[in-house]
Amino acid sequence: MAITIKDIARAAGVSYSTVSKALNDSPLVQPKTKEKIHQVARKMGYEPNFAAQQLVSKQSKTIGLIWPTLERTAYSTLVTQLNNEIKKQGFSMILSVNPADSSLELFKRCHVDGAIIFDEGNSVPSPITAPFPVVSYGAGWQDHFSLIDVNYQAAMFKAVDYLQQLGHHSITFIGDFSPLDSHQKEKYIGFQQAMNHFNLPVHQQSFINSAGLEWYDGYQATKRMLQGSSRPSAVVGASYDISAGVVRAIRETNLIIPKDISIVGYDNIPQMSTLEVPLTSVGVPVELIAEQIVSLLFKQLETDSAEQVTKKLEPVLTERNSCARVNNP
Amino acid sequence: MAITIKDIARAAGVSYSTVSKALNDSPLVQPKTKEKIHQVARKMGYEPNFAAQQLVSKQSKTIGLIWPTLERTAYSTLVTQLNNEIKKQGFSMILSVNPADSSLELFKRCHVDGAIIFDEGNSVPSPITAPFPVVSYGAGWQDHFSLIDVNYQAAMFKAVDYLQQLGHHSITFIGDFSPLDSHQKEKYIGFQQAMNHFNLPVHQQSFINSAGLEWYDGYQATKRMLQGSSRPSAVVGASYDISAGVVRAIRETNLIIPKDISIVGYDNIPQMSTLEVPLTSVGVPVELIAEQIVSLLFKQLETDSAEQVTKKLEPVLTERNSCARVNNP
DNA sequence: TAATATAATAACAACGTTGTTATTTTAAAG
DNA sequence: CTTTAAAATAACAACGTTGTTATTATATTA
Repeated sequence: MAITIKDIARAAGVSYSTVSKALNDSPLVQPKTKEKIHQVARKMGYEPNFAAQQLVSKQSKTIGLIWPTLERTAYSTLVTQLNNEIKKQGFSMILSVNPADSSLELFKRCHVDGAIIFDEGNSVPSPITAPFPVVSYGAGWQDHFSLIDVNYQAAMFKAVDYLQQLGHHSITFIGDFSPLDSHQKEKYIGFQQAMNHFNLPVHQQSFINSAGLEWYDGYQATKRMLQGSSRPSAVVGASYDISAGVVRAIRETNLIIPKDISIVGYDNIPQMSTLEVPLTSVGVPVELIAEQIVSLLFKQLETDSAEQVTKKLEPVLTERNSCARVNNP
Repeated sequence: MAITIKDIARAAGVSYSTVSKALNDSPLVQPKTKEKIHQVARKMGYEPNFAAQQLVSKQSKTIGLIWPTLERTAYSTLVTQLNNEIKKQGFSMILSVNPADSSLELFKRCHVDGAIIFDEGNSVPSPITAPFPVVSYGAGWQDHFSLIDVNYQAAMFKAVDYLQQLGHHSITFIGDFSPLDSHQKEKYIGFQQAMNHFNLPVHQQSFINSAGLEWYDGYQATKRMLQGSSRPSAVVGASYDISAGVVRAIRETNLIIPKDISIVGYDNIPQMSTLEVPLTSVGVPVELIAEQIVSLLFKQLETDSAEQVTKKLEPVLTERNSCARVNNP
């Protein structure tokens, strides 16, 4: 049986309510007694009973994270960041890999103070609610929860803008054209609009469908592109994995990045620097995403507002070593 | 404020203790009243307070999983399986991505009934304990917790045995030779012993160091191998990712699997079937690993024994479509 | 030295459950 | 109709905390 404050009270010769106050550093108890109680508690190896604290305080100091698509490894950095960010607030994070509805059920029972959802939500038809604030990342739950989103179109605009400033005219977009993926679609549209805006030539070969998000998909798409008649001077990769494939395919063809061809990737994650060629990329830095998600969640937690906020984050371009100025005019 | 059994009692015109019994399907309450109480509870949207239940029952019906190395994606299938297996027992799983010691701290506060650790544990010097049973997967915590391990040597033996039965003599092992990775080392040794056992020729080129666990590592290692003078008739890949790289490198060289070259991969995970070529592989099926971890944990939970058990699982070979009989004698 | 203010501690209710014990209601038997 | 047994329900303590209120000990003032 675990040690309780009553055990400590008995051992220290005081009442258990005094022990409670002492351990919570209340000013209502004499420094001397406080010190003694702390000592006894430490010696007896006291661990507060979380269930009891929760029952009376109605707070668990825990945030639940719902991540049913474990396989999407792109999120793993974000998860780690979120964990840190939540820890900073003195809270703990627990993770559930179940679908949103049953995860929320679990979290209700665990009495988390708030939750974060990664799930795209396309699979759940019935409206679900939670008795605590929920922030979702990515689209899908707009009707139910607050949302942190990314301005993908702006991201592609920045990529194209940057490349045209370096003198590039012939730019190819490599991404997954699956109609189900709204993020990919937005990137596609953003690229197209940017090309039009800068009066850059757009034709069939300006868009290459990787037909998948894994890096072998980007790899194969790039091989196909390089076998074609005309080679662009720059490529925009629509995700980290796809861009990694692009890099490998290009290097295997004995072309040099960025001398022969420039690349801008999407996703502003640290891994971009550890590719064979550190990749210049656009995207919202994960630290920022994590910080925004957590701060929105805690704001809702403090103000106790059930209001549903949507916030679109602006991407930034991070220069690394994969783009060069085009010399021939 | 959430609905409690007292609210239900008032609404149904009975005492709250009767409500408690009715909701727990106790035989001490009349079926008729039971039915009525259930109806009222449902209508009022009652959700039991977990903290209160926990406080009195001393059970949380929750298992904690510690997985600090989120980046190791090979575990993700296992995590999903564990989740299912735990759900089957009527328990829930929560996940922590913090290091083992602070995760256990969190789990103590959440009052989980048991925990599973993936962490290799090479980073934690101080002995740590937990007030609940803990099962670890992979090596490292032998001194503290029960362990589910895999007989990697037997796995390699089975791979070689299978290939030699098909008539292969020239077999190459591709894996990571990092001295830090005890699993990889065991596979290496197992392969070597098996080759000796069957009197198969072993030379320098029989072992190729991928110097990494990602599939590009296996890819490059294979390319190097294929550029060499003599080509083996079969390859053993030391992990899923490495084997995936092997497959891609071989196919790009316009060799046909398994006509020109046979492959056996390590890791018996479903993804093996979805590679370009469904890969014959050795390893303990993830479902079995998950089942073993969970059943060991629950056995300890039931018997309340702090005894530290170690169990080594025997791998099996699953035939798919990557191996062929060698015709020339 | 008694009256009063203040600091320190103790006592106790509450949180929402479960399990045990006490009471009431109902049915069966004489 | 009582008396007795059984079934159904109600009452209540307990779980380990926290916060509020009541009590005691100590210091201050007249």
